[in-house]
Amino acid sequence: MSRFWRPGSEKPSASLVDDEEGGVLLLPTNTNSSSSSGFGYASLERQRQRLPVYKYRKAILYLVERHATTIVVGETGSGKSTQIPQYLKEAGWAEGGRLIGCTQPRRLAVQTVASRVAEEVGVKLGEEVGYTIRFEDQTNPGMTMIKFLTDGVLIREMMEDPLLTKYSVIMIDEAHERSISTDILLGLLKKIQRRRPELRLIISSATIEARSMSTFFSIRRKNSLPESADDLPNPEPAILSVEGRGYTVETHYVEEPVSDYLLAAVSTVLIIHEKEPPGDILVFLTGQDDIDAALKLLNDEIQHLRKHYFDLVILPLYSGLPRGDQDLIFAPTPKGKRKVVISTNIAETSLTLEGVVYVVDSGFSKQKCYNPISDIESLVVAPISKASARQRAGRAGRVRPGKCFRLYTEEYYLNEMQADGIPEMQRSNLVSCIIQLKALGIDNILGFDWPASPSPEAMIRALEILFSLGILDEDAKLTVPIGFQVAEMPLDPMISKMILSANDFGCSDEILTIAAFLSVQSVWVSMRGVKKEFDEAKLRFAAAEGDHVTFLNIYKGFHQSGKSSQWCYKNFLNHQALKKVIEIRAQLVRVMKRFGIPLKSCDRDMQAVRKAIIAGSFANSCHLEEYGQNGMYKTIRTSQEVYIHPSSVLFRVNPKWVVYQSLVSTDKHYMRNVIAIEPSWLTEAAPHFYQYRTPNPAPH
DNA sequence: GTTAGGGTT
Repeated sequence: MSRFWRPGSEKPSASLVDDEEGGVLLLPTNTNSSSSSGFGYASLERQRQRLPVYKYRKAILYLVERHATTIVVGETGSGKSTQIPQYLKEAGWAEGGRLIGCTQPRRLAVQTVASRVAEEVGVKLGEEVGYTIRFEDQTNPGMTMIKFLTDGVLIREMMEDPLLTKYSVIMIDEAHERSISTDILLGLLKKIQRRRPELRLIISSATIEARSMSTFFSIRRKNSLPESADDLPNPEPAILSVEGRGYTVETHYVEEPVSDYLLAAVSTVLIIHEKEPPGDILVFLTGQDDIDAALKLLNDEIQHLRKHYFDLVILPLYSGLPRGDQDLIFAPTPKGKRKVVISTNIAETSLTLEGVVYVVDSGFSKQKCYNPISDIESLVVAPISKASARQRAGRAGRVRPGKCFRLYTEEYYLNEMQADGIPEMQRSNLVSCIIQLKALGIDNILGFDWPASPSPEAMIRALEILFSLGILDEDAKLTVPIGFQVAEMPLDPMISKMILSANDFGCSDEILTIAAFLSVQSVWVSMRGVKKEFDEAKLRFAAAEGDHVTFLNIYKGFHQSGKSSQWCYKNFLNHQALKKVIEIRAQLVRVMKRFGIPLKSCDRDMQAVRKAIIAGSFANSCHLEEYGQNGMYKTIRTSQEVYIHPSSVLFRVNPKWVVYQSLVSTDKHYMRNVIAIEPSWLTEAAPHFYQYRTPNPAPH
């Protein structure tokens, strides 16, 4: 019989290697027992001591002991994410069953940092050192001392345990990125600190924006505590700065502003290749369009130049790229060749490319914008901040000293570029954010102490939408049970509402599948080159009712194929995305079970399915303008001009009345995930909304 | 008449 290394059992020894049954090979990794004078352990320890943060070990522990909040400013490579949690554990912060928590904005970062720390501590991942991300809990209650998790997961944990009583210290990493989740967390943690003054916070940030962070966390104690409370930490935040370990990066600017950053980027790449020693080039552009265009320009140029330019390996990089193409980016550069990666800002924070020595920075990126009056989020090309520019430049100094070529003038950088970007909270629709705060008992949204306050207009718009969905009542409190149930579901509230309404139409089974599809980016593989085949593949699943029903067809096909990746490839479907659909659906089934809502299928009654969809998306109804521009719709609520997105199965079909799931705004407002409806269903689903919103919405 | 910066529950 095989012996597995179970939690709580003895650590495996070398003799536990067992491959009798064809494949269980458990080699001990680095153990921390003193008897193991393993070379691996010693060198790991030496590596830890070489990190810049090591010098500050004592200082950090002292500040955390004495201050409620410690702000650690450190560039990448300082080792703060992996080392500080270990220092805290060594100093006893995890004693007595308490937890040291460390959040990251991204799932991948959580996993990699956690496994690195487990290795350094010399324990099996998931025991003393563990992590939790959505769909994956690698912790062992009672055993785990250091826990890594995404900000989003920590917010969810607060719904069970609002004061986060299990934690003695919480470190918020990458706080400078100011994602919505990070900002919500910062605001909530400040509140928790008032109730739990013994809780320690560490805010880890890459920029000096730390100062505004410090102002945010300083607690003025007007009715100040008596002096005797000196076992409590100082409420005034401490700031500590740790240098990074990156190599120096020489910055070059253009002398005159460039009129076309695409052309400038292409010629800069060619100049670097001609004049600079070996080393890969990373180019930052804004989006897939830009990147494809630059790729083509670069390849055209090379055709006309000398042979020596054939040494360039030019690769695109953006999140929508199929998995196989993304792997090419990480393959080592062939000998005698130079890799050129043309990327969106995915390479700024989410992915790290080894071997980059030269960075070309266009100075632009696509950024989300939100207009609370029209309730439309859009993506616009906008100038980046100084903080982003420095982050981009830093990508050139990971292996050896590098160079960064900025396609803007030094004068512009010094005098016109914003120091920091606008926090995402101030550029987004707040519906999800507000429902999370409500679920945590924060009733006064307008009076909430936000790290960066969103506009009152944006907050009011979100409250209005939640009210019209029946999630909030007239007093802006969560309704029972709908409001509380929606808050518990890990979805866009409109989608949650759709699920809860499905029960009335007897189609919860179908609606759960649709909800899962709506929660992933896109299930199609973007292939611009083979459009004809792609369109044909899509037609195999297309439903006359629209995209939501098409998803049901894809789901059925995927199941019948045995969840085959081959099948996905043949049908231009993203296998990863479909596996995620399955996971999300399973999670939703569990939530429904908890609510006591039965799963029911309506078989082929797609009218029921469409009516359930409308119960969530009735506010997104549109009517085709028959005498207007071809394919132009107008929203019923605001008479906004909108068009069906080319990825929709209803593109060019143009039914008279439609409801959309979301708007994507580029040069036009495009409706994504569209379904054809009868106008009478709208008044049926939301009489309150259509009566007071528009005097005469339906023609009949 | 034709399209997606990056994340997360």
